[in-house]
Amino acid sequence: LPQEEPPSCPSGSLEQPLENHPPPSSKTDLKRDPNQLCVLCWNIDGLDPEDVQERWPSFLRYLMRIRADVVLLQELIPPMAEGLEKSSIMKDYELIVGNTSGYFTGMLLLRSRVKLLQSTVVNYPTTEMGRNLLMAQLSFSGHQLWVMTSHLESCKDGSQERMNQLRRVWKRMREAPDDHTVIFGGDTNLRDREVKWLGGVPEGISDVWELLGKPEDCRFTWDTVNNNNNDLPVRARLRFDRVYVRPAKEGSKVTPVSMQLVGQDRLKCGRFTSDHWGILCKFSIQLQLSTN
Amino acid sequence: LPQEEPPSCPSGSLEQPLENHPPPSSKTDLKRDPNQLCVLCWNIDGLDPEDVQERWPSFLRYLMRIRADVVLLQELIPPMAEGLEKSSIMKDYELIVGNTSGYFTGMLLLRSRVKLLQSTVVNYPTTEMGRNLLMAQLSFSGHQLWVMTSHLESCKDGSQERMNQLRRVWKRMREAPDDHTVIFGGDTNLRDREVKWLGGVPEGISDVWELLGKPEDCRFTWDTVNNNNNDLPVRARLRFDRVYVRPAKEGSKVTPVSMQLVGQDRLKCGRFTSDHWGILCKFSIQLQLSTN
DNA sequence: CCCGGGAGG
DNA sequence: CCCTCCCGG
Repeated sequence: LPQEEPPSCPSGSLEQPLENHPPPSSKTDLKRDPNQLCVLCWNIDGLDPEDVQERWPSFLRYLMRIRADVVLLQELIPPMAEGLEKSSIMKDYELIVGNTSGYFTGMLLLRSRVKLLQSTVVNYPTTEMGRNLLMAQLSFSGHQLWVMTSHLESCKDGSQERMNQLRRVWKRMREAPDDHTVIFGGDTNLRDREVKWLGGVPEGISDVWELLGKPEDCRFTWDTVNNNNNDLPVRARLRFDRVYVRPAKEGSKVTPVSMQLVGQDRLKCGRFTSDHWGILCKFSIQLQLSTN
Repeated sequence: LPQEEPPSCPSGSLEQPLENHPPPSSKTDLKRDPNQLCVLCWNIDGLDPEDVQERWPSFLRYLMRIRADVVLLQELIPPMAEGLEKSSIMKDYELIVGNTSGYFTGMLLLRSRVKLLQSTVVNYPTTEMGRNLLMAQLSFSGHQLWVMTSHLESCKDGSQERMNQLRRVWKRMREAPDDHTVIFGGDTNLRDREVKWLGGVPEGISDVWELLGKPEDCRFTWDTVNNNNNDLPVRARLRFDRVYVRPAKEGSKVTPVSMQLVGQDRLKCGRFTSDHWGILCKFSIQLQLSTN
């Protein structure tokens, strides 16, 4: 029996036990609020080969239950991309990936709600870990979106490179057309001091977790106090996974509505789906009345 | 017998063996070129307690022979500051220090040539190593100077903090009054990539070693190929110690004339005065004809 | 006071 | 994929 009440995008929260609740489907998609965009961002730790026989089906169940409009993934590996392509998920989702070998990012886009117009992969010129920025231009309920994901340079030693990559992400967000809402979600590996060193989040871009009042219950997305996947003998809690939004200057008005962590169901193996919690983030996107 | 012909400021280079050459003194100071400013910058490694009985007298001999107008020191420790205060050096020099405990920077100012008007210590707010910036406003042959020294955050891991400190140094140099020549010399611990990351040396400030055409013979001020003080089993050569100049915009015209390394005499103990070479830098400072 | 890697908490 | 220490090169 599930120990966790999984959130889902259609209903917001489930009132009934999982097994009695009709799962969301392509039929119910059409009834969903056209102005609520649901984004899931998750590093699913494809580099950890342990317990994949439990962790991977668990991940697919999360995807199906949550049924986000946009899923931003990090640390996919080729067998996972293939597994997604073969799974029933693909009846409803389109997959794009940032690479095809090693480990890489990807996006799942709910076909019934989101239309992919173009995608772009921008390599970081000085990454030593093969990292890049995956961007997709989407149409959603008449709104123009750019969504982006990345897995920024890892580890303490990657600090300088990571900051350079973050600068590039912010630059891309700022450069998007004025009529586009821009949402970035990814595993940033950021330490707070690094954002401080960069002079803070730039004007025009907001950290969604901060916008929502810095809720403690979704602060730490990588948390060895509560997540034993890495089997670390120490308590380390960091906010590695972050969502940034740059509102459109014309056309649409975006408002973050909620953020919650997912993946906190402990599996039978005693571990979790990933060493990162996923971030489920809901946005209200409304037609912006012209100020002209 | 000395293996090295020590440079000195009065004569520029000695033509005779050391023992036959009359040492510079307060009497000869008055005969020195009033428009040539001689600056010695040296991390004298007070943290290394080995062989101090040889290294310290050697350092004092260098000071006496060179007789620089301004000596910028890093890694002084309290016994050294006390030793200087008690030594005959103090008949001719004034000492100011950046701190009194731990290890710290200091300046020796040749009384007969340089007049100290004020000194300031600016702490780096986020240093984890107690580092600061020591600044002195001087009058020299009718020229107005600000001279500065610092020992920027050490080690590879101090990269970000070191860059922040360097930014502060450059800012202070840029902010000095237009009629002042500004000279910074210190142990910057810089890697070239860090200056590159900062966008290079800012407009209006020059790296004196670069101005002089990047002479190879004074590139590496910290050099385990030739200096065995640290007993490192590997070859590492870095340009940690740097001199920056910001010319006055009015009043005086400063031109770097020469740079050479000092401290390369091996002592009887088989080691050197410091694990850093010192930088002896000569500047020509001329009355600037007004452009008004 | 170099660098990288590995162990241990 | 935390951090610090230690070691060898």
